[in-house]
Amino acid sequence: MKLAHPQPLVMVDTALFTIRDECLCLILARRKEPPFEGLLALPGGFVHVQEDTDTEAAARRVIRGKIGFDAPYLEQLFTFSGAARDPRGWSVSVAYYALIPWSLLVRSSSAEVFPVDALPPLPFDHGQIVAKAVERLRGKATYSSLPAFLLPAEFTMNDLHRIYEQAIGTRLDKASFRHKILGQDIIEEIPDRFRTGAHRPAQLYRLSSKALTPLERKI
Amino acid sequence: MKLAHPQPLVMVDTALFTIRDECLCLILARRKEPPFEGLLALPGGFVHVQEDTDTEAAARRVIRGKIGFDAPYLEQLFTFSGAARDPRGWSVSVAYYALIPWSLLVRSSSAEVFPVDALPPLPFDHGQIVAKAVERLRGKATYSSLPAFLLPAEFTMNDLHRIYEQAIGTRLDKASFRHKILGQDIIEEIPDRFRTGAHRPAQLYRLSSKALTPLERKI
DNA sequence: CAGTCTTATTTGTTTTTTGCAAATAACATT
DNA sequence: AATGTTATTTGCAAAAAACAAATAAGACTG
Repeated sequence: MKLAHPQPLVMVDTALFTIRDECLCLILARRKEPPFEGLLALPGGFVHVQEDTDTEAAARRVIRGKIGFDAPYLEQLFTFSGAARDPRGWSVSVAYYALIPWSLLVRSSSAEVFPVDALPPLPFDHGQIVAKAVERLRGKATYSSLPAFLLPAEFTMNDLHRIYEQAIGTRLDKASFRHKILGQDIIEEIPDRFRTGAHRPAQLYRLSSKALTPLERKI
Repeated sequence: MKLAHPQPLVMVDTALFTIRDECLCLILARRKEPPFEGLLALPGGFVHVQEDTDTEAAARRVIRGKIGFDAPYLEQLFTFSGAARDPRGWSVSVAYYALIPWSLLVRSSSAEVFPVDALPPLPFDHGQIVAKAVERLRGKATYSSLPAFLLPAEFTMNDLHRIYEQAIGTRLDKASFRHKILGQDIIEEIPDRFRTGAHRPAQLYRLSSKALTPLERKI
């Protein structure tokens, strides 16, 4: 088929979040080819139309290439485009963000992890992509169970509380938080499982099947 | 530059909302060329890399071509992609949605307007795009001033109340709604301007500069 | 092994928000 | 002036959230 218009380049870029040492972090990749060879950047690559069923599949391929497994949570973020963002030409980058528990990453060797508030300068428009991803994460944290995907499969109420405060960036009342979360069925007790220590044992919870229902709210 | 990979087609599609006769509607365009020539579909087209600075500019161009002016509210919705969605080949469609007061459209001749719950069957994956756009609109209505963009520049509290109920699809208490909205500074009284009729005159309001701040809420 | 420390979880109490119903306001029309 | 119609306010009951503090349950220490 003859095309009426020259087509842009199409790629995907991914913002891979994790929480390490109480701190929201991103996984960056060192670029192996020009442009910006040798610099740290968001993991990404061109869409392979032979291989990828859609751009989300391309993002999954990129993520597997980087960390060796699929991210527990993956969502399309935004599509960035224009002539200026990539020196190779007019391009479209479909950006995704993913949440990955740190516990899954410790064994993964090649990952270079940086706190989101201490990132090196990023090439292309990756700074913008990161800004938008952080904004989305914070936004969704206030009305969904999203931050729970940054935790390992089993966690205590306090883990969850901390990670919400982390993600949102404000203090949340313990009692209210507990009440709200438990009222929404997004997590469930794991029967007879507790985390022990030099203190009262803490009930362990896991995400329930309703985990991705947005939290109820009214206008 | 030599490309390692064949590139997908890149287009934009737009879901143009308006409210006519108390009913949420979409503007559709009759396709002038294959594929699906003659059918009603979302207004859209290929990105023109010479002409468009980015995909949003392409969307604006498409919208201007359809209604003759820029939409008061335009937002990127989602990017749809894959080999199957368009018979011409592996394609990427960056979808946008826009809100347009009906009062601006009455003079615009060519627009064909259909209630969202009585649309004709749509080609490509436009059904999916519409579903996602409606979902986004309803979602944002519950925590932002978005629905106000479906109203003309001056409106009464009751207009706003009705359009929120319309957009969200549920009943909202008058007094609470009024209180909530006024507490958030998203609209402001127009001094000494009232809509009169066979009843007590109604204060006219307009969107304030803070209009797009999301409504406050807690977790 | 009693006392102490630490974190988990629950309980009150106060304050704020919401839901609901009804009263009151202000104008046009008859 | 009486009536109809929509706008706006008020009052109160119910629910939710914020705040502060008590109680629980283990580990650790001397």
